[in-house]
Amino acid sequence: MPELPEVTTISNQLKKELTGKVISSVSVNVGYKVHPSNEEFLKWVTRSTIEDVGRIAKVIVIIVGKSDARRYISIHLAMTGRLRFWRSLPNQESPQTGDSLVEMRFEGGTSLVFTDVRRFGYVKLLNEGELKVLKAKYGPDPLSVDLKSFSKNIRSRRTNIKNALLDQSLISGIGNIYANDALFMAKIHPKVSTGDLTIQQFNNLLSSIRQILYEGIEHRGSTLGDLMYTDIYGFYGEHQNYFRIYGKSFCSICKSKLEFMVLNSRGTYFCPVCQKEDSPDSGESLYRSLLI
DNA sequence: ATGTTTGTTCCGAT
DNA sequence: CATCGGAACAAACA
Repeated sequence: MPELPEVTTISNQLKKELTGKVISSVSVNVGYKVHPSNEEFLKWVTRSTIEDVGRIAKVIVIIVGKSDARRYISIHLAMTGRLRFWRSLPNQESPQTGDSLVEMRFEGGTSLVFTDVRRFGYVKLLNEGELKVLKAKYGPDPLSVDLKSFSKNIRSRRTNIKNALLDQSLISGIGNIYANDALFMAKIHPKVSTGDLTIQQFNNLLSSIRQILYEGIEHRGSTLGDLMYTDIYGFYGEHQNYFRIYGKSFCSICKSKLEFMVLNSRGTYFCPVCQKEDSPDSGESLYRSLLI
């Protein structure tokens, strides 16, 4: 499930637990490959100190330092990636054969284990230049972007609004679940063209996105039916209990039967009554007149 | 057996 | 060139 709220939850917890810790040893599963190579990763990370932990889009970034140099362990959880923090060494399974793909042990006896059943995620060791490249791939963060950049970026792509929200180069961190909920909250039909949205709708949409992401963070993310996502302590998120429309059958506002469609290969829920496909201000050029 | 899933990237078609 | 849809990555589940 990891979208922005889940990644933020994990990143915040890691920052609290790991900052200042020395990595005493590292192991990578024999059947797993990390960038740039397992050898390089082990060589660099072993005996390094964790300086900070942060997030770029949906990527967790652990900053490690060693003799005046610095590297960035970037971790993408994709669909099924997990990070689990242990107070004591997880003894049982050997990282060479178990589910553990990458394991870092810290002085003091704690450890961090990365697992990923479907292996869509990754662990990479980046240098300064590679981190910049990574950062450049992503659009601004929805929690800090201003309305003008948000609308300008979205409008730069001629497609439907839901597809644009999922395009990480335009705005980063929003995934399918939160996109569904944000569009419902802003009463915008997922298929509306980016160019047809008014400045008022962009304003509502950005506010909705922020509110929903903040709620998601407060609830420590969403754990779906597969129980895949947990925080680093193994606790489930709670935000699935607060979904506005994702996975629902009836509109919480007008009680209409919700509709479901596949849009750009992603499951899409919408209320045919609250989210009209026709823009209420269709035909007007308010946005353009304000910009120029 | 087929279709579905929280993400991303790449390719060929348009 | 921009964009789209589908496939791919791989696994569990209904």
